Amino acid sequence: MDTRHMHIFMALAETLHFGRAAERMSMSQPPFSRQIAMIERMLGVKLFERNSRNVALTPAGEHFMKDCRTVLAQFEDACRDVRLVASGMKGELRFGFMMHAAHSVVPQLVQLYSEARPDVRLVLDERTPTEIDEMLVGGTLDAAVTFGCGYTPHLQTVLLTRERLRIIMRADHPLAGAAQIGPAALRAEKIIATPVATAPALRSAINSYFSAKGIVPNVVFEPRLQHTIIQLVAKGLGIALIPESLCAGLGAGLTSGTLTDPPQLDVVLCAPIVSKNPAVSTFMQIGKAIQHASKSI
Amino acid sequence: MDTRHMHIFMALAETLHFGRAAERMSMSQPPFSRQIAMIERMLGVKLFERNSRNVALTPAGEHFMKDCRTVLAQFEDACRDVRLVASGMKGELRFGFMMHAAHSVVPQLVQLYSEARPDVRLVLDERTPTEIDEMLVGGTLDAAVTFGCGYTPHLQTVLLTRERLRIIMRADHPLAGAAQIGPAALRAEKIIATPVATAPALRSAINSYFSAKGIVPNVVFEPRLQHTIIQLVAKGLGIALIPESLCAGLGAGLTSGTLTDPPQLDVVLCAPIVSKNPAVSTFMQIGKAIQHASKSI
DNA sequence: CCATTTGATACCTTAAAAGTATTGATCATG
DNA sequence: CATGATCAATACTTTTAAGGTATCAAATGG
Repeated sequence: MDTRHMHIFMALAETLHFGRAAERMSMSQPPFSRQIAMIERMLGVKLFERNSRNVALTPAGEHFMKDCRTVLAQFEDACRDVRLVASGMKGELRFGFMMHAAHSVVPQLVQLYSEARPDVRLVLDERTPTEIDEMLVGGTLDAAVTFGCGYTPHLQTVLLTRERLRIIMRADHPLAGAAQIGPAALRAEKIIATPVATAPALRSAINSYFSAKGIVPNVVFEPRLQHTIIQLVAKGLGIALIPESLCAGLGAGLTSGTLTDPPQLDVVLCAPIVSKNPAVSTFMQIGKAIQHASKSI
Repeated sequence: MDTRHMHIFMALAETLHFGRAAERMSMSQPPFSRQIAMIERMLGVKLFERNSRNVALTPAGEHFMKDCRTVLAQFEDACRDVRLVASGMKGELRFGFMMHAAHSVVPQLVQLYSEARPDVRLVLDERTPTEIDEMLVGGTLDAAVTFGCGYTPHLQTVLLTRERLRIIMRADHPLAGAAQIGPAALRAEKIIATPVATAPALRSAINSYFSAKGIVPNVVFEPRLQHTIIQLVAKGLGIALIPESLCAGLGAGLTSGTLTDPPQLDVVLCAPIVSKNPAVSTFMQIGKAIQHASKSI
């Protein structure tokens, strides 16, 4: 028994006429008649009551007709869907990003991609930059937004935006309201910074900002998440350099300031150069479209 | 593309080894290899990455594997279900009955049948005896409980029970509390009776009861439903002869009495002698079991 | 009663599936 | 590094199943 037999059965079930059903199946009536007999033999069930002038479905035939419709439709869907998946039009894409990137380019990227590929399920996974690197290499992420960090031999990257760091402090801090703040002004401050292990590029940018003026920052706390850094600053436990995109939504009692010659970090979209996931190429193209849009402003 | 191809694909998807997959399909490896190539060509999709030593599913192949599992399972279910329907183990049975029969044999019949055939959906349809006769003949009911009514050429019947008629009246009626009531005592009473068109057997039994003593009953109302008859009696608009099974649940203010030599009616289960619905035969067998059980008491 | 239509059967032809032999690629072992 | 074993793909041949034609028997309408 096979779907071809179901098609044959359906042709007769819908026409109740051997000759017309055979025509519908592009075959002559005698082999069609034999096929019907064979289907009934294979199932061990009488599907049609018939004589030389009348054909009618049995109750079992009526029931089988409903099931066949469903099975044949699902069969066609399976064949169509595998083609859609192969072409990247359908499937799943595991997308990682730094938490704070959700405040900048990630929503736009997600929106544009979801509109372009409504049948691809985006699996959103907030991760630290270090985790992102590991998961991209390990094949547990298909693409990700992270800080650009130099040489990436088997990853393709698209520069989405560049992001400056700003200094944040409590609103009652002596430096609050200063027009520009340089490293020298921060010499004596307690600094709260993300650890190297969590975000090497970010921490490296902070370190470089100070060391360029021969200053060693007094880092007193190194929590993993930017969110935690902001909370500790709110408690008056120090000040911090954080990505600009996080500064738009600071709570009451907090303020941010402009750094002199602020460090800048590349925010890039990464994916393996060779990906097994057909959905990734369109995702990267949309990243490139965002890149081009930001360049032309 | 056919389910046979899906089976071939699944064999390789599950083993990731051409030789073992070919064995599983009871064929040699070269034609198996050709079949896989043909499936990929038919779909226009690469399902496996492979060389002479390794076989792996592509993402499209992974997706197709899930869909194939579903389609093949549904295909088998369809073939199994048509056999179950053909054998009466599954399907639908349209069952009609007189409203008041829900107070007597119908619940038992429904319970026993549902236990015996849990996958057959009983469609319960309350109908008057005349409607039942028409629908059984017209093929819109598969079986029914009604009054026995003599010669039924193309119906098979099973006697389920015999039911006496009782007289009902308001509790403040002069005849309330009488030990036995004969036709003569009812000569002057306003009688409320079911019409011939609705229940010929019932009305004939009522007419016969009076005419056996040469009395013409004074029928003042002829509503179709027993429920309505009971309500009119409650309003004091007359008295009525109704089936005994309806008397157990009379409302406050109503009472029933025993008739002298009360008329009795057969309550039968009917179905066409030749039914296209395979589920009917078991239903009739359960009717016979109820018949035998009531005879042995 | 006869002609026409229709489903089933008998016989034959064609197409597709499967088998065998072999080749080329890959990997493990010495 | 060479060799042998294993494995997927290809070439050629055989077998099997599907389909076509001719015909028959049954049913129906005129």
